[in-house]
Amino acid sequence: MSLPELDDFDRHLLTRMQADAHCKAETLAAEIGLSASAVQRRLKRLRERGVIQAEVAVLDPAVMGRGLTLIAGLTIGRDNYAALPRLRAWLAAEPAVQQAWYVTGEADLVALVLAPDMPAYDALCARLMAEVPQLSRITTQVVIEPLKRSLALPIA
Amino acid sequence: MSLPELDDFDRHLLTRMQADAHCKAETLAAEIGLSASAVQRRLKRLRERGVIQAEVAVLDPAVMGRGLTLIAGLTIGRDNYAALPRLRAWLAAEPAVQQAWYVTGEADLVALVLAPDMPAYDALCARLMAEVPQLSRITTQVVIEPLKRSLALPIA
DNA sequence: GCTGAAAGTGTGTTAAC
DNA sequence: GTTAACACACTTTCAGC
Repeated sequence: MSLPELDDFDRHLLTRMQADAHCKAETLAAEIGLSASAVQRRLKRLRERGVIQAEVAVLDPAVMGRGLTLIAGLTIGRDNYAALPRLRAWLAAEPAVQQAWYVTGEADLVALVLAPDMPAYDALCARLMAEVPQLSRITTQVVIEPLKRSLALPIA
Repeated sequence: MSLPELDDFDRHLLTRMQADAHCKAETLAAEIGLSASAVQRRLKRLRERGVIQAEVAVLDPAVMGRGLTLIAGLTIGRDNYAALPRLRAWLAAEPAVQQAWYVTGEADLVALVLAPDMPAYDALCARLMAEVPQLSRITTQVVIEPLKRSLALPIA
């Protein structure tokens, strides 16, 4: 994949689109000093090039009954490292796992889990431990309060 | 805030909108078996009620020069707990911090950081330690590979 | 209440410049 | 990149369920 060059207009557009992808091209155009047509053409190009990977709706977790957030560190025993693909697949398939990272550090994998409440999280862990027995440890950090929730990237 | 009741149509819409908020109402209508008008009306209501909090563009981190992801556990000494608001404000204001959670567990706060490379992350940590001296420890997990990246919630 | 269809409005798209 | 003509999507209205 070639790295597309972005000018200041693109950067302004991307900054704005990361905050609100629903707004009209005319609004964006007025803000960055461009015509609406130019804005749409640029947006189309950014989408086609894959700079804009998707536009998604962000929902209120409380309304959806997922008021509890947990950060789980997953550790596989040294002897069971072959089970890693299996664990990754499990995380990928589980809807309650919103995000997951394969890391180096204290744990092997870190997962961001959204649950209705603690019993539900307990049940999830039990299921995980049962279905991936090679998993040796789950260390959980309970989120008291989410401070920042976004997928936005800093724009240089 | 009253919890809005959602029917099956709403749930289908939300599921679809979490994956792609750019698609046309007519497309959604055909998929869930409703007229385009009804879909638009429902979407408007879901936005007004705050069920849909935002629609945002998701960018490619590689293209934006943020290929490195890190998970930082931040610990404040027992004596310096009054510095917590200051630390929270710092994280909120720092663009490289994409997500942050106030947690109970090994650390006091967990931050998801996006950096161009390790030197940049080092510089960020140095700046943080300098500007919030009450911070006693930063434990970093380096992300080898992101497995899942989304803000989508499971729809019951 | 909510839906579906048609009319009306505004936006996204395309072509010429 | 801008402007203008065009096509299409969204909005509103209204009748009906």
